[in-house]
Amino acid sequence: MAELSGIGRRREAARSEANPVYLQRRRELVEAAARVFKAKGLQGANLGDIAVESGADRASLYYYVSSKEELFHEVVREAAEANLAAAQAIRDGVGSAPDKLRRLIVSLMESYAEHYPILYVFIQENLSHVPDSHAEWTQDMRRVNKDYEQVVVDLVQSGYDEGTMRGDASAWVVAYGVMGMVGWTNRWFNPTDGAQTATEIGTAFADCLLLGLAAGTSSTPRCR
Amino acid sequence: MAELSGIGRRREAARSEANPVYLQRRRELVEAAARVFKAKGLQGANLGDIAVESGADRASLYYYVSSKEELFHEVVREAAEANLAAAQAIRDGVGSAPDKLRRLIVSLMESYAEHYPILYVFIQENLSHVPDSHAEWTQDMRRVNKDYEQVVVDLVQSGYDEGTMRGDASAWVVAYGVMGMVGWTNRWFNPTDGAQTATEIGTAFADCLLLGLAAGTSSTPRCR
DNA sequence: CTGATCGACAACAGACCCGTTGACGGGACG
DNA sequence: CGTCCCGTCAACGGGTCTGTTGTCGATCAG
Repeated sequence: MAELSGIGRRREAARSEANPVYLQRRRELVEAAARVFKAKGLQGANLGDIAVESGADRASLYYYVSSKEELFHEVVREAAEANLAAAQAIRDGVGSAPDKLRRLIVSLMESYAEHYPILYVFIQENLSHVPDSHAEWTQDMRRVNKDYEQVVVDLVQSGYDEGTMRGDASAWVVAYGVMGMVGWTNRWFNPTDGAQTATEIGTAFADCLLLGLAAGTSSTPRCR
Repeated sequence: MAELSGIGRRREAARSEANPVYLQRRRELVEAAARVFKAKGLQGANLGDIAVESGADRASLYYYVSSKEELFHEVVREAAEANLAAAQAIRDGVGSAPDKLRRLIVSLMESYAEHYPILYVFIQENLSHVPDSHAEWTQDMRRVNKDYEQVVVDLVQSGYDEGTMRGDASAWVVAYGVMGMVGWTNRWFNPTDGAQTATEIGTAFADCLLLGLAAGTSSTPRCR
């Protein structure tokens, strides 16, 4: 960490002067890496794969990034934090709890699609499996995860408190159920194949959760 | 594959004579491996970890199993197939669709707890990430996955057909939502910590899905 | 034309892990 | 006591991946 190797020095120099074409190329590499991480997972992907996907030589990658982890962190961090902020904005905004929960679900699905596959890379990589070697990043991301869970728990709890949501289950069991339903889409949803849009899926999930699947229990039937 | 090395021959011999203590030790190794796979994932776990967890020397493992993959396959296959069979039995049994769906969810959660962490190892390992190197096992497990999905889709569809379930969403979107809700528990549910039982969680999920979270839409309020 | 810098590539060293080997200790059995 | 055999262990060869090195065209400035 103290002394830099030759290529490391050149990388530092290029990065510090903020050359736009350098940053552009770097951006492309990050996006290629995101595709590979999505397809193979963090552990399964190696820099050779990413080099092929991006069309560069493996060694050339080191001119832009210092390691596979740096690539991964770059892929994930920005998306994860933006995602958390969006969720917190919905929680802290106006509306009833069920309404907020619906908006959260739909907007989350839409984010998945818009930034595909970056957010899915984050979800897919179970943080409890990553070794704590890079403590800072890992801690930050765990915090993001925890804060995100808190948003959903808060939403459900406020529904209970307001009387706009019912149920015997503790708020966090429900919250984890909601997150599971949405997060699980990383296994099957691909916004580019056009079968269903993210909005449709999010709406369907929100309907299930809020209105229920069982027929004959609702005073406001949903089928048109 | 054709010729066996020394240790391979001895392994074959020991296995063929069905020595109970040999099989018992082997069973212990498989269980230790399951814990390691749960904690680190298939790619993240190495035989050194499993050796430590089981208290044996790494090389000794090869007296019982021929490779990490064999261990993994052994951990997963039986549990996955039993799980599928249980789901199919519920689908093909008697009852209304919502009732069957509730039973499926609860029994699935209970299976997770009873065979913890083996079934979670299977869920956790996203089959789309495993290289197709071991084609037969991979294909079999993909088929199990697919059949399992089919069970849930069938259940939802039959609810639509019977008129006992309502909703605008296609059956498979709902089915994937249900599977996500339940499957996601692999990230947070640990039956040994005693905070919530599998049955409680399964019941809570079924209530959410069937009755809905939104208050004031039901003619049969659920809160006691 | 000359020299400097930038991006790319072939090749290497080190680390890690897998699967195997040959041999050792310690019971079972004659 | 001798000898077999089972489970274990230290050590090795081979493979893969990582991060680095030195170098080589291309481009641009003077």
